[in-house]
Amino acid sequence: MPPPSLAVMTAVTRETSLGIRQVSEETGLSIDTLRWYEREGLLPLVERSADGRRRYPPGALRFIRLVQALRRTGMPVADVRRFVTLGGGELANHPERMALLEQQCAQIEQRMVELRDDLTVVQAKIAQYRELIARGVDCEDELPDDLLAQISADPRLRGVVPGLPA
Amino acid sequence: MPPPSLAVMTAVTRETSLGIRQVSEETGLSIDTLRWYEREGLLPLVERSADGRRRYPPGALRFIRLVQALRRTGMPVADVRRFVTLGGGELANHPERMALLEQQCAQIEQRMVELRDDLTVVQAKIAQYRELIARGVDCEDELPDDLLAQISADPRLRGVVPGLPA
DNA sequence: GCTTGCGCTGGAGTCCACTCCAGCTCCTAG
DNA sequence: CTAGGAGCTGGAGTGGACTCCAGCGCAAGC
Repeated sequence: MPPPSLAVMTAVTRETSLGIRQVSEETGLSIDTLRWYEREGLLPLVERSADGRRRYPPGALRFIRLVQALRRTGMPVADVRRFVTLGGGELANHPERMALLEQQCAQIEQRMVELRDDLTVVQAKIAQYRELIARGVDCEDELPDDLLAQISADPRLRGVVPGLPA
Repeated sequence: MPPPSLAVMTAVTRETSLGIRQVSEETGLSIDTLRWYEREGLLPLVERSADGRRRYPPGALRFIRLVQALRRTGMPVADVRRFVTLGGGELANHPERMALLEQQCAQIEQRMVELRDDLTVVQAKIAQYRELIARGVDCEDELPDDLLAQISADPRLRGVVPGLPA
């Protein structure tokens, strides 16, 4: 049996498949980036319409979103490619693909912890500014209390740091 | 009164201040990066020992950690510089510095949401592989159910997709 | 039939954030 | 006194991920 004509395929997918512009708007990836991803082997399943333009069926769109999730969460392009080229739906590859994703999950969770910690650091600094402003104090307190104590305890250093109690 | 001699300063800070190597190990930033940050105006308060080597007092170290938090959470180097050059402990600048940090906090929170969403996407895909493996199924299910239904409903497309019920 | 707009291709260019290097100085150990 | 090691400087180089561009084709509207 010959494959169904392109015309038939088109008839079926026209309504659901998207042009590159629409995908770009839908995903936030630039048109250039979509084309570049494809060249780089990150999007293997892009169809073409009769006149050679890209058509993205919904499956492709969802795949793009997965790729996007991987990229946004810091997976390097090379690793995404690895994941993608492992594709083709062969059962034998499923474990490795899964392993890659699980690894990425671990990365993400680690990243989330780091992010939380960094957020705490920034918030602490904000609190400090709030305090300084409230007290109308100019100086940064980059000097820790213990060093300040040390300095004021040392008569040779009297006057090094302004604003210390004599 | 003349400023206290460098020797005296050194005597006080020797024990608490760190060399560049130690700071590198402490923070995970490479030695080159530390120097580069300094050149780029991200670390304005680096002291030098008598022979011209960098000495990082604890205040500097904590400042570096703040810079690191900002960088890791995605603040561009240029913005960190802006934040830093606003420094010097002048009261007038505190509001703007605070504003920058608050903006960054917002970014971080947004990023955390995005990260959670992306994690969900990846986890969903993992679940799907688990399912496919469990069922011993080869194919990706890149085709959504509705499209599958549409295809199997269309007699012209019988046979396009393998494994569909006739 | 011509212009306008969208898309295509291959290749070059850009941006950011480091990273590496040559050639120097200083200090310490043997 | 010399050999090795750590740091210093200014500048060049790198890697990753896009981003831009010239030159072309097709299709629709005037």
